[in-house]
Amino acid sequence: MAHEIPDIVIGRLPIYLRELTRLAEDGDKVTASSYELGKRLGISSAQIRKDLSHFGEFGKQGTGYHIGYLIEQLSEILHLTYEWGIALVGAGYLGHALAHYAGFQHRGFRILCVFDSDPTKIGERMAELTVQDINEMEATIQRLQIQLAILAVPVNVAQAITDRLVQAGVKALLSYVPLHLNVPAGVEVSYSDPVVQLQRMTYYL
Amino acid sequence: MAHEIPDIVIGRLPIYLRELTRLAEDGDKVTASSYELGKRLGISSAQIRKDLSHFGEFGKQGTGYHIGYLIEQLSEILHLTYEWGIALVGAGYLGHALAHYAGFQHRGFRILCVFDSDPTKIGERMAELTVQDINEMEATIQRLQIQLAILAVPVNVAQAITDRLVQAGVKALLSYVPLHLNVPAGVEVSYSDPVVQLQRMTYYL
DNA sequence: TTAAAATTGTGAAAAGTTGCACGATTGTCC
DNA sequence: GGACAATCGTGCAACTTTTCACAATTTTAA
Repeated sequence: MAHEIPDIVIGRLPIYLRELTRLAEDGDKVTASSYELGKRLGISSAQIRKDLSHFGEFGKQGTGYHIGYLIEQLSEILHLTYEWGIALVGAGYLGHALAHYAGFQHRGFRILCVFDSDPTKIGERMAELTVQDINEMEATIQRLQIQLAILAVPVNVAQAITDRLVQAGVKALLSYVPLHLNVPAGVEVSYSDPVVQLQRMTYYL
Repeated sequence: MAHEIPDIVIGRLPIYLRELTRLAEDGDKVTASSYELGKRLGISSAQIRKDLSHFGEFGKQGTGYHIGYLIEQLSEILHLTYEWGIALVGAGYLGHALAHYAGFQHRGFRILCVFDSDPTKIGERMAELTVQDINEMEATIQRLQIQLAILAVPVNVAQAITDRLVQAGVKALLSYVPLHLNVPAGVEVSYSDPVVQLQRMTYYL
């Protein structure tokens, strides 16, 4: 456990956690084997066992993994033992979709504030939130000690807003803007661009 | 070129294409070196050269790559020489965001139809489209010869709708549903789950 | 109680991916 | 025209990731 754990392994843990949570909610089983989990996810059982073995010995021979216990362990590993607050930047259609997305609540996250620069949007109610002026962004992020932001703004302002977010203390950023963002070391960025995903698939068609 | 090209290479091509298009729009350069492209994307120049070399020799020593020419070549490789029609399933907040997303138009895609099962949504106008009854889904997809679908529906119906889409002839699916989908061989699936992306990052915080 | 079945964790082998470094070529500048 | 700088394409080495396969353990069943 002294060695660095590969990013690619970390990236699979949320998938395992998600499927285990589904299994727990179905409620008809207490344990699951690496084979079964793998079959449900299209991943080999050996890979699941090896991934988990980076963090400890969570399973039992002959039985598999206790679902509830593994959920707890993965939640701790991924630092999901308390709720993370998120700043959402951009109150367009995508901002609305994110603000209303129910899937954050039970998986460790909550959007705490929304910002936009458009005067016609500022003050608007969105789910349980009120759209704030983007000029208040830094102050609000610092007051609420927010470390996570979601970017749903136009391409041309994305890098400038990213710089401001990082300056304000944001340490991880989920961007829906179709563009590579430059951030200092120690800040995580994750991207989602539907067109990139579609273009990857059309190659095979 | 007789060998199979790795998926991971294909996955980077749309990123190269996206950045090249930005360079072309900026308009102040005709060529770009692998070093410059890499610097802008946080990728090594060697990797870019090696990736492109799977498909041919597009660059010129001393000069780099002609931006317009490389865009053309990548567009052909990724089968983006004509516009792909997309079926959107789900007319909730996310469906709205996707229907209004301007980014599809100039990058090879167009949403041609939207479906929902909610009677209060059917008939509603969404961008240039009218929400259709999900019962018309298969017929419409076959009539319009659609091969691509975007899934923005609740978790509990996702697999059943996927089965219907595949049955209707869809060959690639972009899913926003937080769940692994089972599809037959030959059908591509790409996932986008913001929570999975956030959880991957909280590990490092 | 013993045998058979299920299943883990892991070392070693195999497969896949990235980075290095260099010959070859092109363009630039005196 | 010749020297220098820029840059590609690529073979090979280094590194990373996945798969295999098996001893060890637990459960099931007779």
